[in-house]
Amino acid sequence: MNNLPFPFNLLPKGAAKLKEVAESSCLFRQGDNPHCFYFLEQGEVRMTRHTLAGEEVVIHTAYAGETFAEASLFSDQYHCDAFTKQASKLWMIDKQAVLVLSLEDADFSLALTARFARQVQVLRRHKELLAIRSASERVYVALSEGMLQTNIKQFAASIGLTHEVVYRALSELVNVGRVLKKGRGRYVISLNSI
Amino acid sequence: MNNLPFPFNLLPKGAAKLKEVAESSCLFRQGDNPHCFYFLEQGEVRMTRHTLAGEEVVIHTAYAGETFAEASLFSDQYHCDAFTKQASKLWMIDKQAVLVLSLEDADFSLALTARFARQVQVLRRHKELLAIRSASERVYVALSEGMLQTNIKQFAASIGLTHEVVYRALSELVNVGRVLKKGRGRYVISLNSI
DNA sequence: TTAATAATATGATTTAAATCATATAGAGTG
DNA sequence: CACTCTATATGATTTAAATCATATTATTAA
Repeated sequence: MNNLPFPFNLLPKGAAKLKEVAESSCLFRQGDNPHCFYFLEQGEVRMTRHTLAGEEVVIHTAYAGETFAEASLFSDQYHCDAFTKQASKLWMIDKQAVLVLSLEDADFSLALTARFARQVQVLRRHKELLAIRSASERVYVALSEGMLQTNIKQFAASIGLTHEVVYRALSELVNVGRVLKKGRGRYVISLNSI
Repeated sequence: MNNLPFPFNLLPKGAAKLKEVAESSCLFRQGDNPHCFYFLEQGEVRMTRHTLAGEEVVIHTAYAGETFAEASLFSDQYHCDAFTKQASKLWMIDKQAVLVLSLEDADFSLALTARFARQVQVLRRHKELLAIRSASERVYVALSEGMLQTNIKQFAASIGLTHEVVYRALSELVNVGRVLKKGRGRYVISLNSI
């Protein structure tokens, strides 16, 4: 039907609608009745909540290729506000359609469960990564988990470090032989370090 | 049937078995064929993986009250090693029983999905919390999210800071009126700070 | 082809969290 | 009650990441 990630691509035609919005558009607000969750094809979406004292707290930032607000499937209100940080292209996935197919099709339901279970696994691993205090060690582990996909600046941001620190950590890791420099901005774990 | 968290308490009698193990016991190893996942009633379990270069990396630490290794439901091998860090009391939840009930009972299946979806939500929020660099701000947000449950030391550990820094951050937050000290080790968000 | 731009990279300095040290208050125990 | 142990709390010092600055290289745009 479309290029939604599995198993959402199994949904009936019409269950997902494309939406293109400018920067700083509101997608939903805390308390709104949720009729859909989202797949972000392009752009960036920031979700925030307000504390008791009224301060705004970012609780999640979604990047291209991610689904978000899935918990709204099981809730009668959104628990946060969502605004685009960049102009974005999104698929609105109809909540009711997902729930209906889940009840009708046990395989779909199980695939959905598997998707969330794997996400839990990835997030736990990432949390543990962020708990590593030493920049060098964090960079090394992130590298060994294949997180250097696009470029160093993005890599640095994804592991909660500044790019300068990451560059330095990489060059230190290269010096001690734990990492190999394959080229400008290209680094891999050194297997000779064993 | 038992005190497993919903929806695992709906499983048929015998689907979960209690296991009590000493510190440093191995629960499973990477590559083992998984026949169960776990609910940790007491103790602490550390999951690790080995990098290509052979180094051990902690990918998750489970504490009392948590389930872990759920992704093994959808995998034919464990993807990590699991060892107890403390003597532990665990429920081994039979994987097959969960899958069977999921296929038989759509409500159970959806409840399972909901459980994972909510966990994803919590983990994302926690990840965003850990991304807050300023100790004061991190402590403030964590406090406003109700994460100070037991004591300051545990609270500090759960938000990736040393307890000294947290004590200092709290006293500073009290000074500027954003937090109220209700007693020794008892702090709450100040609603007058608005 | 050249100019503009962004990523890579490293040096110098600042800053804030970690660490080490020490004191005090409760909680629990014999 | 005295004693131990742990959490709370704060002071002093160290350390490492952030920040600021500045090249250099590669990519993109004119």
